[in-house]
Amino acid sequence: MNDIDTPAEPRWLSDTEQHAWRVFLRMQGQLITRLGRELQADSDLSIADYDVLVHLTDLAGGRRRILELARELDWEKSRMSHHLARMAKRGLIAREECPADGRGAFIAITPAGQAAIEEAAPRHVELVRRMVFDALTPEQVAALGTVSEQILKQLDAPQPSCEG
Amino acid sequence: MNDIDTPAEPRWLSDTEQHAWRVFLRMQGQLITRLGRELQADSDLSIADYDVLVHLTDLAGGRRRILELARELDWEKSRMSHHLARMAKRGLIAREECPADGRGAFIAITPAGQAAIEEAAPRHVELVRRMVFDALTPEQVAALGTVSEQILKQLDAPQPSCEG
DNA sequence: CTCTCTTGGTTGACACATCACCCATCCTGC
DNA sequence: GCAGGATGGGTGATGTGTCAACCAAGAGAG
Repeated sequence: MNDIDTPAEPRWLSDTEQHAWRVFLRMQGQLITRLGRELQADSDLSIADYDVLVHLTDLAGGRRRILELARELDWEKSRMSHHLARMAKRGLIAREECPADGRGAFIAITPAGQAAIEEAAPRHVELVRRMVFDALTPEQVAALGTVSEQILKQLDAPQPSCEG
Repeated sequence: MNDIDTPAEPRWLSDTEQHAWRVFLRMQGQLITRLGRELQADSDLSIADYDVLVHLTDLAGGRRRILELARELDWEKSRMSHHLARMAKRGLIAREECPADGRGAFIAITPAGQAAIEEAAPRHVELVRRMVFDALTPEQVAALGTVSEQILKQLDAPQPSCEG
């Protein structure tokens, strides 16, 4: 394919890097899994549900165009479409027509969705605190934020596919 | 359910914590998605496939009991079972009977699996380096490792369900 | 030797994510 | 006013992960 990308001697990770990487992967997987499981058990919501509902309530209007929602949450439109269909079937959100654009649709949170998120949020936040922030010093919290921002910035940067 | 867990005044996150948390979630989601996509496109492997194959090659014997593999990778046994079935169908691994335990089975990497992982690894590592480590200073790498370890340790610790 | 408990592993139903493709509706040039 | 692309959004197949339930084989206790 594009073997210009893979030099004969790849830049392998140092021991430190490899260790950091493996422990990061393990932590991230475990953490998301556990958070999702507890959220599901406590409040019958998935993390994806939670993210959508929180985002909708953060908006003053409580309604948003679908693709705009997708962009704001960094989701693919297809994922958003499938997920909103499931959420609508459960009564957490509702679709509304968009008078200005015949193709478009608004998504609005329903009273049931509102109730669900209000009930879920305190427990979820408490859980995040116990699982994550109780384990970290303020410096480590800051470092986590910085590192995450750096990586995100790197991801947004265009990939140099062949730098001389 | 268990409202002893949710005091009337939950300990909400501070602005700093909330920011760190949101950016971490976003980073982690984007990163895994992107890594998975590129690995799939380059080498026709999912991250899960990759993890299993790397783990098997790390072992001198190249074979492992199923649940042991699951424990070492922190997977649920059901997930492991489903995933191994799919990998076996693609010829990446093979099941072998266990003479010592009639119920059990060994999983062994096949030559095809070996070839797949050897071809995938350099590109994948290069990608991880570009997406993650190129963006971080050595101190930040260390911090990432430490933070991840702290959180993992917290996750392994028994959850205090009602501390007075 | 049987009765029960545990362990190793599978299965089926369902939720979720991605890819590739489709359809309808704007918008623009002419 | 209409051809053709861009945009908003849905669909279906497939792979992936979870839960709950199941089954078969070992391990002890009587």
